[in-house]
Amino acid sequence: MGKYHHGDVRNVLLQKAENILIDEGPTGLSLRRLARLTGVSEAAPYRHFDGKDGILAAVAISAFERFAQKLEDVAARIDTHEDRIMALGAAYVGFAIEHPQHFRLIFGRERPPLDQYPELRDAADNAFDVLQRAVTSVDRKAEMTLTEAATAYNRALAAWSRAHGIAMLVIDGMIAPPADIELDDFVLGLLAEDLNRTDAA
Amino acid sequence: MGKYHHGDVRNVLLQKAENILIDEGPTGLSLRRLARLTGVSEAAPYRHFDGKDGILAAVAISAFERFAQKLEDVAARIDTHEDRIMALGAAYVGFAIEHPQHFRLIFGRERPPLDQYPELRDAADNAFDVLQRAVTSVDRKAEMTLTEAATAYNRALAAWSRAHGIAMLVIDGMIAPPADIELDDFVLGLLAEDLNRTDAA
DNA sequence: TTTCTTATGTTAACTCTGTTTACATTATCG
DNA sequence: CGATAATGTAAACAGAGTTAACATAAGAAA
Repeated sequence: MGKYHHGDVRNVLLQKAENILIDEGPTGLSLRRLARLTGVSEAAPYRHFDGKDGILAAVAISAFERFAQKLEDVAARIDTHEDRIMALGAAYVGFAIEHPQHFRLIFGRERPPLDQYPELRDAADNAFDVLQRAVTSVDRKAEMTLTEAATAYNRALAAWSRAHGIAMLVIDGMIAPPADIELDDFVLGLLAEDLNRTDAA
Repeated sequence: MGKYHHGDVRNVLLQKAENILIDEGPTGLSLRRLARLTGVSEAAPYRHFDGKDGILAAVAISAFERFAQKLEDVAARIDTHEDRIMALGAAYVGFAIEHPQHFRLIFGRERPPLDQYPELRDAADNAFDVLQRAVTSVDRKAEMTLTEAATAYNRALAAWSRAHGIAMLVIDGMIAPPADIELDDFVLGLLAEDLNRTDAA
């Protein structure tokens, strides 16, 4: 009763791998268990992926794509520069909260090395390009001096850093909103902290 | 030729474990390799530590202690509130850059569960207490309304988030200073981004 | 069609890991 | 001294990633 070529092993593996990853993270994902769970021999995954890193890379690629898509959608919908940066920050943190394992996978050191997976590198580059384009597409177009441009860039990095820090600290459970505040509002409050300054240092 | 009780196995293991950890991270640390490297049987480490997590916990504890010490030193030396937050941020990121693996260990998910290692929990609590005390010890003492206090707290979280984000992005190689800027200045520039705002949103 | 090649699947092995068990030795303390 | 706890060992177990040798199915070429 040869069940050879039941057709779609690669996709099934990928799907199940992603589910396991969501529940248990990269360390909890075992190729052998995955194979057993898929009802296929323990060596079969190696016919479809370049070992464990290969599977992680495949998942990471789709994660990068969804991430980039979300950022792009948000960026396209907002007009003014400041609002766009704020909305991007919210989307960035939102993605991390909705898909913490994916977020960790694409940023953490469990991510397979980019130089060994060109498609992964492309996906990563694209995601960061989206981020950078959205952040540097200022309203007053091209009317900046060099130092102004440098300041804008620095500001973008600072915004990115804060969003990234919030994302990490929230999904690692180090910070959490007070009982009477919604998570979204909490995040927005942190992201907007710059803008509400009233007193001088 | 019984070399039983050569005296200091625990410390030797710990030291070597820390070195391996610095070079290769938690995944690269193998108890068996560690034992062989120490010249002791492969089961010996289990006499001194509660398995791999036990060793990681021990290293994490000392990491937390050094981290807290550094923050405390800095906080004690700075007078004004704003300056202190800035200096703490710099120290925070500085620690991450000097000891990236330690930083990852105490914040990442490879860290053994706090509720299984009370001393680890204590070390962690202490470190974050230092951070929080330093950040909330305002100059104009106790003369704040509730909303002022809430704002101050929010601001502290925002500062922490940014410092954490910078630390992560820098040690993961996602952001780096321009060629003509020192790393320290780069970090300080990002941390201080709030304070330099001149234009209205 | 038949045949050759490639893709896909399997089994069995190898090496490494974490961990535990049973046993041996040493140190310590009554 | 002798009993007990601490520390060491070897041997085993289960699970992991990976590879090699082999088997079969599918598709292209003749």
